[in-house]
Amino acid sequence: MKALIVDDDRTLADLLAFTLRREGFEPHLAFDAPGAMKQFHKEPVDIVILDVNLSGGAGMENGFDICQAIRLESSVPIILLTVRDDEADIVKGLGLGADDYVHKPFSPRQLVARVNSLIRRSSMSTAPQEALYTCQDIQFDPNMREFVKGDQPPVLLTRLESRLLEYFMLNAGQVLPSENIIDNVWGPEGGSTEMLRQLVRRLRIKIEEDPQDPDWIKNLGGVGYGFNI
Amino acid sequence: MKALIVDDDRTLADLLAFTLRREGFEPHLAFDAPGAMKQFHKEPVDIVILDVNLSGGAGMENGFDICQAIRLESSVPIILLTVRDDEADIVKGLGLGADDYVHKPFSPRQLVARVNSLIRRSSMSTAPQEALYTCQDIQFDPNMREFVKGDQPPVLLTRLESRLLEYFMLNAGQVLPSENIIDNVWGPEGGSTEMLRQLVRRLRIKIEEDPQDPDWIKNLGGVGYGFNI
DNA sequence: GAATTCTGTCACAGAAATATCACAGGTCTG
DNA sequence: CAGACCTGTGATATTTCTGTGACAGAATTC
Repeated sequence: MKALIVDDDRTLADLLAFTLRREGFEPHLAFDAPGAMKQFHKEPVDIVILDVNLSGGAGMENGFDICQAIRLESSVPIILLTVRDDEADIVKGLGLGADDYVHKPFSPRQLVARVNSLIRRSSMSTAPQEALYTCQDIQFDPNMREFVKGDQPPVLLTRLESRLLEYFMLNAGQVLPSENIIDNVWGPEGGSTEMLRQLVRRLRIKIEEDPQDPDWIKNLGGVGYGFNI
Repeated sequence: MKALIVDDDRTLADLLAFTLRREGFEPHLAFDAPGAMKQFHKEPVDIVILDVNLSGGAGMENGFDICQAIRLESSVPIILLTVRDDEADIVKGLGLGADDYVHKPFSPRQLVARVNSLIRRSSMSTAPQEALYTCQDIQFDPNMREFVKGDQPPVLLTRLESRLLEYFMLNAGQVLPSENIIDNVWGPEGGSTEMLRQLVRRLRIKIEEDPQDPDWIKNLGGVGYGFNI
């Protein structure tokens, strides 16, 4: 998996490269718009991580230009990095073809979760029959409903457990309101918070090292659950 | 859930319709390319099941044309039906925007599984996250309900604290009458000045350097509170 | 048809969040 | 100066949320 990192802050770029390399990616770096496009043309990548606040070059909005340029040539997923909380920025970025955005400062863990999630999504449309979710050292095959952690023997999940985990992994690193989860597991009609609690409990028992102190499925009081936060 | 079935083999189309109807779908049938596009325009569907080997009409490759035409107009998931196991066919179909394919003969059960899987996927992708509030050296993520000051470790806020802070940061630099704040935190019905006082107190403890002499949340005698004044 | 697995429901306990009460000090006003 | 009012503070009830265990019917498998 090749990742193109575009950021004029070399420290941050290096940190990103380090993090992604540890996750098995092959990071390519660029520090300005020309460099980014050059790298991009040299070799196809699987994902682009783009800082919108590139200071060098033609202008403040350089990042958006790169986003647009890349999108015109390819459908590779693009993640924007931004410090600004300006709604307009986000809307603009998504309008120009970005697929997701992450605010600085971010935890490397969260970024990796987003990256994996996006790659999965983009690769699903081209290779539908072998959807396989991977996150750190766990792996999940929704077709077989088989969950594997590290080198431990695979665990079979039930139908509902599988749907819940798939939804979690597809939206890793985010807080998911209970209603959304319920809608996606049971559909808009069925389901209740009580059923969700029980399902989460059963899933935790199967995938967590210590269900009492879960690593993967965290609860956010009054809102819902989050995976890998 | 509406499904558009496009197949010139009426027996097979009926079987598909029967199967899907039993699964709770509302099947719409078309037997050739013009009929398919007409149906498609008449009413939006949730999934398209498309036989690539339509014999009638302009040519052998009719199915692909429909696939392309639909994909140009909509992102509705498309499943291709094919008897050929020719790799090239599959690649072509996926290249034209199909999301999955099933070989004939297939078990109705398998098809339904694929259909459900695709619908699930297409409806699962959650909209990317929302706002992040920044002010000087503090940052607040209302989604995670995480408050960060400088490089200190993040502080988790409760539901109400989060709503209050969000309202404050949204209206930073202004004097906010107590009634307005209460309306925004508890809604027009609930809430009282006493509850607001307590909430302000708890929030101050979490975000102020010195809660006794607050920097951020100031009180304006007899009126209400102001953030960052 | 029997056995097993899966799923929904209930009951309960501990924790967290929130509401309520009581009081002290300050400010303003008559 | 006395009293009303406002604000901050501490302590304490009450509610809500979450995890847990147990159990019965449904679904599935054998």
